[in-house]
Amino acid sequence: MENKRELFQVLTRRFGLLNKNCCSIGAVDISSVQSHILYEIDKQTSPSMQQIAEAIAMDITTFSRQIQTLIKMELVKKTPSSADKRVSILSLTVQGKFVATTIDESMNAYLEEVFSHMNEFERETVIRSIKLLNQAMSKSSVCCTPLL
Amino acid sequence: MENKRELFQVLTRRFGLLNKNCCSIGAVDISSVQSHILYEIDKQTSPSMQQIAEAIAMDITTFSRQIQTLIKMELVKKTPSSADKRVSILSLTVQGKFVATTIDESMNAYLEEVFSHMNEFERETVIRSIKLLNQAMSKSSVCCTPLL
DNA sequence: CTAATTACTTGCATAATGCAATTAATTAGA
DNA sequence: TCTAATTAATTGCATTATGCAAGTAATTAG
Repeated sequence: MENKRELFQVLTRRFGLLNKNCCSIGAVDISSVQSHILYEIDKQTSPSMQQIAEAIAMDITTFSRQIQTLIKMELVKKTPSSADKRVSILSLTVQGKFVATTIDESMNAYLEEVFSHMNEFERETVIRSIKLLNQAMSKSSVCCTPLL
Repeated sequence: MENKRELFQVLTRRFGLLNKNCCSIGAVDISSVQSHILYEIDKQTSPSMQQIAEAIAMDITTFSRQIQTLIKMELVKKTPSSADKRVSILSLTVQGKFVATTIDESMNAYLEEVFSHMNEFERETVIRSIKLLNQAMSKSSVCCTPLL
């Protein structure tokens, strides 16, 4: 059996790069952490701070400050929940939605480019494998606490 | 065709976690960046600072400081090259080698655990796919500059 | 033999991180 | 019902990571 660590080390490194590149949209410059936040807010429906912070496995205090930054950048909006006044509901502003969508598109374009170096069969196999991996990791006890 | 970004977003996130966990060995506590450095020094033969910094796509100034830290921790040694006195050759100390090996083992154990949630066929497929992905990324123009 | 280049280090200035402690709102228990 | 415990989120540090600009020392080019 091969050295899995080797494979993953390289893969992780490349992913990191892919993520780094992918986040400046015109004048707006976003860190990769922030892009994860936008992504997750976009995905969930009326999420609270806790929910997003947990989804991306980020310390709530750091998260709180990141949200403050994103609000200053006018990408995110915070609305107090009427049901529970302690809770803040997060949403994307129009601009935030635009940025999130643009990042999504450019990431997909990047990935298409990467996949263009494979034939159809390989593409299918790789996609299926990533799904398998995600599933396996979600079942794993050793990592990957942020379910989903 | 599926949404690749979605898949990769999740995968990236999990990898990040996997990496975070895996780096405290007894009293020694290592950041995931530092573990990448140890890994790469261990792998290459008599590498210079530049070489390692480039391999992990890290700014040389940040790298320089990370190396200083690792030297204080007595995990890494810096030897001036006799051929070119500007160059520093990096190597692991005995303890550094031990830490690198231990991290490698525990990462592999983690990965084995993850892979234990698949059957033999799936395991093979996933491993092959990761290799394919790595290859494709290395061919890609959009990312992944740190070849290898 | 001087000028340009290269390998690496330091001086900022900024951002990210997380623990401890705080505030405000909600829920539980006597 | 009123106080105590819990919860959501924010702030106060203190630490670490990051990277550009500038510097030093060694090497190479012309």
